[in-house]
Amino acid sequence: MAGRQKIYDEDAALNAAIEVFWSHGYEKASSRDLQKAMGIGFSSFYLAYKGGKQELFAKSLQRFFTLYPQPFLDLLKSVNNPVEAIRQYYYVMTEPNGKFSEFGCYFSNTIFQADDSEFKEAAAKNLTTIADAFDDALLRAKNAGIIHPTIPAELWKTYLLNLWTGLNTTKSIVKDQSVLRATIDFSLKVFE
Amino acid sequence: MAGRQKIYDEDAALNAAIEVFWSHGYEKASSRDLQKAMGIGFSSFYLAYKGGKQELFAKSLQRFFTLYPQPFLDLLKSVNNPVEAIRQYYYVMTEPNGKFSEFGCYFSNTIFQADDSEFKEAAAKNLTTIADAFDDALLRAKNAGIIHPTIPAELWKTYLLNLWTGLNTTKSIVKDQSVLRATIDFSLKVFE
DNA sequence: ACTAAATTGTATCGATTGATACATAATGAT
DNA sequence: ATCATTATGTATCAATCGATACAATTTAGT
Repeated sequence: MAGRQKIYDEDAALNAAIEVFWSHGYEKASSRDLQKAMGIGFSSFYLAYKGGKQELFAKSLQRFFTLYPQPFLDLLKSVNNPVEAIRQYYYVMTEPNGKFSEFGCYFSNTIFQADDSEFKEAAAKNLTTIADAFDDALLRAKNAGIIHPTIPAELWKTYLLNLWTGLNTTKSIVKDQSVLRATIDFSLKVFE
Repeated sequence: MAGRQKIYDEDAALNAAIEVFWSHGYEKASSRDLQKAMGIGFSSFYLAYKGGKQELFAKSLQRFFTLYPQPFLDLLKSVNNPVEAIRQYYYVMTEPNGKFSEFGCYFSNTIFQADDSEFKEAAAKNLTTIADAFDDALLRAKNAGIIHPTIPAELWKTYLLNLWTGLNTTKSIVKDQSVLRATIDFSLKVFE
């Protein structure tokens, strides 16, 4: 192994790419925008990601899951009342100056914006993984007698998924944070 | 008033443009795609819509409302149980071979895809108008003793809006029609 | 020192984008 | 019949897209 050493930090570059994709969307994030934000040249860009923009975005989907949902899902395993934790998770969509409230859900956006069906499936899988973790935590809490859901267990995942993906759009229509949070609260009552 | 007569049908052309925008999205609907689908030449295109693609899309938003939600909102005024009508409206998002289930909600998609904030506002306004009509119909039914909602009246609009916009994404993740419909049914129970 | 391997910077490719120029064709008013 | 007015068709513009070519630069092994 010989050759010139890499100047840039691969992880930092990928994180920077996420910010560009997240704020601009896949299509509108040009390879020049990405290259500039990542702080690397065109040659390095296509050397590191031979599949170009597509490969970079596919990797950003994985990275995003590791950065944001994963820590929460780990926390969820050790939490007493999962409904409270999930509520706080959903609240981030209503925060006035947060990235989620501003740019939306990385995965939900991908399902809309990307033309590549491979991306849609990957994004859908990530969201399903999150819903599965919610499902597990809620089931444990129910079995432990901590919560007493009034919603059929076979609908939990879809119901929670729909609440989340809905907020991703609704936040752009309903600007009143208190109304959004009250709607989250009311919707989650069926799990308490 | 003199001059050559218009060959194409303006209304038909606008309807054709809607189909292109709806299926491809605003950005990916090129002016050439639109021109071809509308059956008109470039000169006619920019003569009829001096604002180009933007003006055409803005007009398509109005037209879409007239074509799809408006007839339902008119029906809703004379219906006995608005919850049943709303349920059927939401069901179109779960139909296997329907345009809504395939292409999604024209307005919700616009909120996501369009970069122009004017479009987002127009789309949001259309959705709000629909939610307002739902609100009115439900309130009348409640006052008439037909329904007995368990959800606070100040949350009706946001709750219904969130159910609709959520389905627009959830349908791409959850493919099982019966689960989607069961989720709609359960979500609407709070109005019965 | 020399060489092979790996990274980087600049220039540029062909394709597509939204939009326009301009000549031609068709119609109504006078 | 003439002319202003409106519509149409073709050719093309500048800008931007993702992606590549290729030489220059840097490093490790010998």
